[in-house]
Amino acid sequence: MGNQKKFLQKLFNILESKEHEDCIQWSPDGKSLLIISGELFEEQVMPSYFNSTKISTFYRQLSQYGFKVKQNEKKQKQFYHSNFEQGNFEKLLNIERRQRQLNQDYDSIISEENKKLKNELKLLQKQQQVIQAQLNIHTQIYLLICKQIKNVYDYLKQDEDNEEECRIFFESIIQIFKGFNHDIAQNIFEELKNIGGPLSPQPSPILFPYLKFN
Amino acid sequence: MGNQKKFLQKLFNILESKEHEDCIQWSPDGKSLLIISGELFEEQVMPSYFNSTKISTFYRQLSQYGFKVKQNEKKQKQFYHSNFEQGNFEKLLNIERRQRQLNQDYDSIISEENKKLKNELKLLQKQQQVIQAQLNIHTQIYLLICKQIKNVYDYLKQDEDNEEECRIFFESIIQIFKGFNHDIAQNIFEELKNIGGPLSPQPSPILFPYLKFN
DNA sequence: GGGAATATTCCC
DNA sequence: GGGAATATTCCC
Repeated sequence: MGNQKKFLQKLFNILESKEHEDCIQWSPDGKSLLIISGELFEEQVMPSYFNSTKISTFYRQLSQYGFKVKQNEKKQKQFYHSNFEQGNFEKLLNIERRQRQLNQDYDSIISEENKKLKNELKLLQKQQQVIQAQLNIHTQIYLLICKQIKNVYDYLKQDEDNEEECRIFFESIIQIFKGFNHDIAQNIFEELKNIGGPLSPQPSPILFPYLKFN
Repeated sequence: MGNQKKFLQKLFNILESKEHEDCIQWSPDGKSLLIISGELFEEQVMPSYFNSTKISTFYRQLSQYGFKVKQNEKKQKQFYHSNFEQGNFEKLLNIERRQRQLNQDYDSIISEENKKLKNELKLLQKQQQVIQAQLNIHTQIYLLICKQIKNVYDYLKQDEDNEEECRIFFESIIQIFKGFNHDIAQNIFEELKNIGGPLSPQPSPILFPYLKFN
């Protein structure tokens, strides 16, 4: 079987065999391991069990498997793990080695951010559609208003007796759209020119928000 | 100094020292390394230079540093790398070890996606601001048109002789906004009611896109 | 003590 | 041959 966590098995064997009790052994309650002598451990155990000679490597491994360390009253290092206890080999198999934390975290942070961004994007796109639709409605309305102004005027003009009414209509419209911002509404000015009424006497340009036909 | 790529230096030393030419040596052109005998290499070189005894570990390392392998005409393995050549220690320093590919790639894919999303988002937000500004202008315009209609009517009404003009004005306005969609423009209908002219005789409701004042 | 680079092993 | 897990080393 593809058993790859040899460290834990070696560790367990060292302790259970009691061959190296002068440097490492189970704590009295059997729930942690006690380093009796680091020097002896480096001399006797490290070379035969591991590819390293430094006990720091051993400590690093313990830490990577989630062991916690405490100094006991005799100033000995005492490592413990909830799934690590004397005589219990089965439990040992539950111990997981830590994956490289950083990438893991980084990935999930970025993924998280990605999700948020995608959601924002969707929301914004929906909003945009709504606003755009509103804008389109306004555009339609402008076109309609403009057409209607022309239609009404043309209708009045059909009858030659309506000259006075035409004048009133024209001037009324001018009054209504007087003072509108020029940039926005210069098109209506041209439209009013086209319907042929007398041009407005007042100096301020006649302005109406009107979108150009193509 | 914190030099951590010991593998390359060991490899270079082994070759330059020529101590192990019976199992490993530079190729004649000095641009690649030749495995003369894997067995001898495992026996003589691996134990003293590396923490492993298997030549497969050595090959794995070469591959991780980007070396490519070929079988030469003598069926010997020949490893080469553009920055690896006899006598050139400086070049050696340019060789990079491969990072764990998967995470790296995944990270950069996600990061890339993130950048794109952020750009899209910015663009969309700008667009939205522009559209929103346009929309606001339209709203202002509506309010203005409505005010002006009322103003003109009130102005005409000041003089009691203008009754006829008032009628023409009112009916013209009704004509202009006749047929506008009810949902959009029902407010103008009420506004026209307020200015007190005769109600339009035609059955279709008078409709104008007009936003309510608060 | 643990993050990160490198080395080794295992496996497809 | 190279992906991925594990082990070792280096370093803060």
